[in-house]
Amino acid sequence: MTERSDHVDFMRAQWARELPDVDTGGMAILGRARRVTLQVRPAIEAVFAAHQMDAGEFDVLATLLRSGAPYRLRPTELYKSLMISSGGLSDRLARLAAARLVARPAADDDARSLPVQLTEKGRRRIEAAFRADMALEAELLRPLSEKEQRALAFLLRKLALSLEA
Amino acid sequence: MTERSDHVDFMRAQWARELPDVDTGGMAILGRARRVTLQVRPAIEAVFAAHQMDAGEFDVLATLLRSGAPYRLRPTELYKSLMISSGGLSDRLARLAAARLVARPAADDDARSLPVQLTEKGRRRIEAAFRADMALEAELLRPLSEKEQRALAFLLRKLALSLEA
DNA sequence: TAAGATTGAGTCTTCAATCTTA
DNA sequence: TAAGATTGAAGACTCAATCTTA
Repeated sequence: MTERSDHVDFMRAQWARELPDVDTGGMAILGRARRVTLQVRPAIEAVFAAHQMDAGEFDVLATLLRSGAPYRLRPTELYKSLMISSGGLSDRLARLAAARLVARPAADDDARSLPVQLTEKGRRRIEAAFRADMALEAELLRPLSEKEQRALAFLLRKLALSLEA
Repeated sequence: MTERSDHVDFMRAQWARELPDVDTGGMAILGRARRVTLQVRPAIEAVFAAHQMDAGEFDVLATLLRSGAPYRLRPTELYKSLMISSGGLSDRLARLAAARLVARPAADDDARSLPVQLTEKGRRRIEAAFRADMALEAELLRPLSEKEQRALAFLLRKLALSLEA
């Protein structure tokens, strides 16, 4: 028995009235995924801000940290993984380097690229931010049971796999 | 039997190696929701572009269309529904008005706000764009069975409801 | 020639200040 | 005084052009 309606239910009801012949099933999944993403964003960004960084900087630093020691990647690896443009990454790196969270040591092999490496300051800061982020996300999901969380993760994973193909 | 790994599996494996004590379960859901949203974005924006609009303009026009005749809302109703700033909306409205897709008739009651109303040109264009968008989204979800789609929509809905509370 | 990365122009956004009407 | 909306400044992104090295 599910009495309440979420915002997507509301939108779909409006569309059903206005354009009854259109199948809005895509919105029930992709629209909700986007909506959920936007909803949790402010709380997550508040965590980042508490650790003196924004979401874009977090993504760069987190990618470096999870790559493991020596926490060093090339710009191309970074922007492809982050799904942003190479130009956008250059700006982020300039900001992070100015804050001494990353360094740009000389490359040993390919002189076209300056590697990006986490500084010790950067490593400490991103680890703290990541722990806080994961704690928050787990908290946000608490209304779902363990079983529901597993099922949701499984289905999203299947969808993600089909899109990556 | 699920052999392949998606990008989130890959990231979680890296985190498990680097920070084994951190529970990354939140990423399995919220990270994937964000990832899926980003993945489908380019294809959806291509549909919008084919209808001479960008995503921000689509959202405004679609909100007006689903509100039903006379397809008129106040700016405050629009930016709250769209989850953007009031300033951001003002710019979008200026662009849409310049393209004659919306009009700004005088308000009958509250003179502080100029209502936003879909023109006939705007109504035709957003209807076509919306139909194409829904067709694309349904297509993107085809790899999931009917049953899986229902289950995924149900769980996302439950999550959305808990976040809206 | 191609690949890696940066720069600069243009676009869209948020934030804060402001103006107008309730 | 408060609410609704717009404006202008600042920030971050994409795209295209450019520069350097492979």
